[in-house]
Amino acid sequence: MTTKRVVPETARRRRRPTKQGQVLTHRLIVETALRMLREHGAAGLTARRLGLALGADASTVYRYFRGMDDLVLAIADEVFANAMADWRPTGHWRADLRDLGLRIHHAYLAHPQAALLTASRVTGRPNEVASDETILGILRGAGFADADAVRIYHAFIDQSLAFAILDAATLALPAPAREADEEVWRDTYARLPARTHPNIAATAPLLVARMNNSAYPTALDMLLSSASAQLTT
Amino acid sequence: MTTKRVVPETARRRRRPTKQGQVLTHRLIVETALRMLREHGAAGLTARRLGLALGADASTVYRYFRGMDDLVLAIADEVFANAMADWRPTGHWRADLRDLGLRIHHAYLAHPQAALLTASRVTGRPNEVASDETILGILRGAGFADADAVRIYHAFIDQSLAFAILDAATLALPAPAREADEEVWRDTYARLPARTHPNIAATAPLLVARMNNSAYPTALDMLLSSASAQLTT
DNA sequence: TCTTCAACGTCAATGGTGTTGGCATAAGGT
DNA sequence: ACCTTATGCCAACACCATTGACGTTGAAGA
Repeated sequence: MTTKRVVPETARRRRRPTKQGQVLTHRLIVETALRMLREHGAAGLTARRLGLALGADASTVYRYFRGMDDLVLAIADEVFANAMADWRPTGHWRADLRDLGLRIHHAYLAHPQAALLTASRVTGRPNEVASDETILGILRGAGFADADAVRIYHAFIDQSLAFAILDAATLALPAPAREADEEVWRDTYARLPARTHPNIAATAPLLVARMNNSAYPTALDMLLSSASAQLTT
Repeated sequence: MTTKRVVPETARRRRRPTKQGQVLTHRLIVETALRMLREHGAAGLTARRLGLALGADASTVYRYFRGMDDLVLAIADEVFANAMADWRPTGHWRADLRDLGLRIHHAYLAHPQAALLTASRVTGRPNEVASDETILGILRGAGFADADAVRIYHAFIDQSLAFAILDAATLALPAPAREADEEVWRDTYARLPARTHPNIAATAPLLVARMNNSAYPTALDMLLSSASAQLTT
């Protein structure tokens, strides 16, 4: 297992222009790749074509990313970071979680191909993805402790799905009305395990499978109680 | 556009054994492919490896299927057909739809990789798939007219998702309580457009997008009223 | 039983893919 | 001015899906 040398993303770099005069950066590559993804679809994004679009060689991409999988993850992170750029947590955890969920939801709604790519290409499984770094970084930057950040992250993925399904029309679900609900929510967060987080693009059946497999014993209750609050007011 | 010659699936075929003595059939190939998919994941299913597993050459697969995409669709159909093998409609459309939805749900729950493959590989988009033939065939066999079959199919895809989300714990959602609900359902079926059906493995955000884009004006209402019936009884 | 002929398994080749190691050169630091 | 490192480029490799030619084989017609 040789650790491969990759161009670091330092501030002071020895920038050398490509043959066509481009100066490559991580950002530029990711943005170009994202554009290709949007314009030509998932199958249109290949190392060779990306190099061509950058005015460089295909192998040059490998100076910046360890492989196409790394690049795809970077794309997902880019999408994510853009969605979070202007996020300012209010300190009210419930409102903050809801805001986060909606942002994720919108980000992947704008770039479904990125989500699909991540799911199928990188892991080969539909319910895993690997960009914890970016997300946890954001949460830490917002002042959350590490352990809390992980649990919060898991929680708001679920919230995002719940909102997406139950609150499609207005994307504005009112907060749970009763104090008892808040109790349930807190309890739920406390139980969430610290394992590889699910992809937000997971299929609905898989979400159900996870719920059924006892990892999230109260997730469904949470979902249904939210619906209840929505419907009875 | 040359029409490619492919081995037909006739009863009387000139069966010739492969080098290792295997006699190839469509079924055998699909079943082998499905097993490879389960055991080695989506990336492990290639034409070469499939040929090897069959004791034949990679190109032999192309005698039976027009390409890997065709094969993947055949796999999806196989999964689907298995799920539907013992389906006997009762004639009560509401109960039948619910049954169908659950069967689809379970089929793709058992083989998420097949769904993912179909979505990413064949169409490059997450919300399309192309195995209408099999599904419509089943519905026709159950006595539905063509136009009805298409609408019913679209409808029960949505139903399957709705059940999957709202009815995860018991997989047994009671029928809507009031007559008014039934009216809404009937109306919904009547409005469903006859276009390429959505993949059941569509991501939740994409489902929402479809709902928001006015193609399904009453789908959300349908969903929520079901939840309401569930919660108030 | 013999001939014929299409079915169909196999071989070889093509162009595309991700990926890597070596080489040359430009950019900094000293 | 030198020297080291970063980093773009070239050539090559293994694997992929796909195709066309080739030859064998089994079944049908006589």
